[in-house]
Amino acid sequence: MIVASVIVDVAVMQTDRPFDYEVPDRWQEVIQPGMRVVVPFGPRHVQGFVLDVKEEAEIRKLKPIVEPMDIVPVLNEELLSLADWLTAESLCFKISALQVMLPAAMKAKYQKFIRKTREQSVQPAVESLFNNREEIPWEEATDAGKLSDIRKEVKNGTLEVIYSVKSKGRKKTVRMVKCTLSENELAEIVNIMPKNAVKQKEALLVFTGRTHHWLSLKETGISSATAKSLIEKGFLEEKQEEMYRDPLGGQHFEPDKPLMLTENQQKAIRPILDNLNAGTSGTFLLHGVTGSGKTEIYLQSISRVIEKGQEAILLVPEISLTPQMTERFKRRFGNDVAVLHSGLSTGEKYDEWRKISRKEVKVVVGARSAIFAPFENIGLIIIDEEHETSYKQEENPRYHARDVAIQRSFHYNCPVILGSATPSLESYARAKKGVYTLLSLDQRVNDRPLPTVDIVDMREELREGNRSMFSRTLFEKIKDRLEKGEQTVLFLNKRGYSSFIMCRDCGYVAGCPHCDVSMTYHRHRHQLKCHYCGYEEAAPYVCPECTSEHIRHFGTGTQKVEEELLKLLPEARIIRMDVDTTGTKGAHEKLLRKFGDKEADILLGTQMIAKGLDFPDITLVGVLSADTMLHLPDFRSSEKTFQLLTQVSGRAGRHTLPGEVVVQTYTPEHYSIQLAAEQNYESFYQQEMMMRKMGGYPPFYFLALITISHTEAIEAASAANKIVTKIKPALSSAAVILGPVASPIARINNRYRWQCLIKYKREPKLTEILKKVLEHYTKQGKSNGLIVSIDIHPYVLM
DNA sequence: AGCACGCCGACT
DNA sequence: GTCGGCGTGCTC
Repeated sequence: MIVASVIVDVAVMQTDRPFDYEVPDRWQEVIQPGMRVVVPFGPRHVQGFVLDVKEEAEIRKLKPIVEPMDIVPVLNEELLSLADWLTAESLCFKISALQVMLPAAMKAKYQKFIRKTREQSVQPAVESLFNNREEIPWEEATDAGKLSDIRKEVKNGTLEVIYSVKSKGRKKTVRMVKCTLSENELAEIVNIMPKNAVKQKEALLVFTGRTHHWLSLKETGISSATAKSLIEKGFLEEKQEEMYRDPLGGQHFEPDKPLMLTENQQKAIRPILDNLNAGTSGTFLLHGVTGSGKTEIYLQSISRVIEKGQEAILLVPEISLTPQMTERFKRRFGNDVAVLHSGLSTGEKYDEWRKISRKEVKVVVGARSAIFAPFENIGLIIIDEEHETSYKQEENPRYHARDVAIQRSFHYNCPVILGSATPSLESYARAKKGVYTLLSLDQRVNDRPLPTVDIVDMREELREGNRSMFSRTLFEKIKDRLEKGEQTVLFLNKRGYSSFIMCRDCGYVAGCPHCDVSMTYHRHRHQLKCHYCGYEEAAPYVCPECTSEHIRHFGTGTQKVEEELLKLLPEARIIRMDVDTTGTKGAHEKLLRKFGDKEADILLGTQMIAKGLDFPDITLVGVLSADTMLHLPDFRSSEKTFQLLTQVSGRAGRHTLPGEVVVQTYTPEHYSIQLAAEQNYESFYQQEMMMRKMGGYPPFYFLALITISHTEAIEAASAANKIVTKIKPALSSAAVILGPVASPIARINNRYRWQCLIKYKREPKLTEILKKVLEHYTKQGKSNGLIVSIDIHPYVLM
């Protein structure tokens, strides 16, 4: 017997192993590892992934596979073994590892129906539900309170429950029609048709001179009713043809030519090309200051890869996947590029994925999950802005795209390029140790000078009576740019500055009733929303604690900055970019285009404007408060501040006009601010490495974070204690366990959260130990409402 | 996760 | 006596 071993789509510990199924004779030539199948699982049907096809089963009684969901495997052998690696590395369920590799459109959609087995009588009460339909949704019956009646009928065999499994996404199709008649027949039939069949005659005449040609129904202009009757008469034939959705709206891209590389760029690209020619794996860290032409190096390296007949993946942070970037790749590589990012609809992502899978493209440009692009001959993987934290997925499987990239490069013996102006300490340290090859681009293309940076001490401003959010220096410079017709970018570090509601009399802050966080104020709807659990409520007009009316929204949101700016400079044309103004599809691009067309003087925004902005007339960048994230309880806060300031400063003076940057801060002496102003990465690295060494943080130690949550605080705390006592003796003496302590966010969604942080250098047995912990606490009966989650190499410690 | 099976309180 | 509550255990 042919047997398939299948991972089923049930993400719990108990089912996190393969189940064997019989492969029915009719599928024996079809079913292969890497395919999705529908299998019976208990009383229902679920989606599953075939891992293996074999001759013998582990157990005797096997159920047969219901049907395959794919014609060809959706995961190749390499991706299947990558899923093994991912499962082991991130301690996730196998099914999660498999699913993360595919577009959301390929996740299963489950529906439950009830159907009458024969025309036999069912109780009138049930009969009435059907209302002449063949089958009705399960929910419809249970909502009507007929559950017990239905159970009875099912037992009698007069009703059956149908479990349907479908893919979520659909291929887009067009209706094609063809005239089956010869030219002569067509003319004849038009003649003998009844006079009143005007539409049908018209329709047939469309095919004059092109019978037996497939035409899209839409093109012919024939209505679907007309088509239907002509098909019934046998004059037309129809079919559905698959087509791709076009996220770029038919845009045409003018092809461009590779640019001449500077001496600096040539020196940097040489080792990469050598490596490509040799066909060996290896990781390069391309450290290039902003504006040093990293992208051109990417483009030319990829060109080489395509020449070799291989494929390339370029990852960019979600936020910088701007039309500008896409355009550059489309112009260089034309239709050989697939683009994958969150701006696409589920269907569009599905289409891009299929283009990749069918090898219709050579290059993928995409955000984090594009690292799983189903290529089979990868020649190069590039991660741009490698320091970006968005490359780490914060839900299961908790993977870092950088690690996946390197893992895949081992399989394909291809190089990986990590590019950044401000590399993560981890990567830079590895480059210094020789684990990665360091390539430096320390000059801007055309030797444009870096912008001058002014650090303004906001405490000083306050002391001198300036209570506005603009320092005098910044304000003067903005005014100056307005007069000269040059552009300004104002950057607000929104994290730590979310607008919340506070009572000025008693200090009450509106918090989420289910989580220990303050809620964010949304002005347009006068609503408060919790970003952790999604809870929403109307914002109060009086303080619920002291009934004072002096309750208002606090913190400097972009809206507030805009208001104040308009008060001070009424003539300024401002574009505000934040979650509120970029919510709709394409809004992001539209606003940027507007700014690029000089329809505004000032661009005001959050993180999202820190990257990729490249307009010639930006000569001033203002950072309204540089240190908001500096005081977060996060060992990476200095690094993030340095990166952000460097990044933002890079927006100014990229072309002929020189740029200026004003950085406002309450802690001007902080090294991350000072050194960002000097654009001195090397010194920052040295200084920050010292801090990390003292604190015992990466890159000197690895981290693993265990979070334990329960609806009762005591339960969470005691379980956390137990876990620590269990783990401690199993680790070497070099490992450090911090905690257990209550999480910085002590409660989310009414669950109390405790955590412990493990710092370690070399613990070969760690994942095994942690897996045991997970297994222990997910065993039913033992878990008793406890949820344990483990994040290896965490980025968010809350 | 679902779902069935099974064993105890309030109803026709 | 039965309906239905949710504890326990299984799914090839």
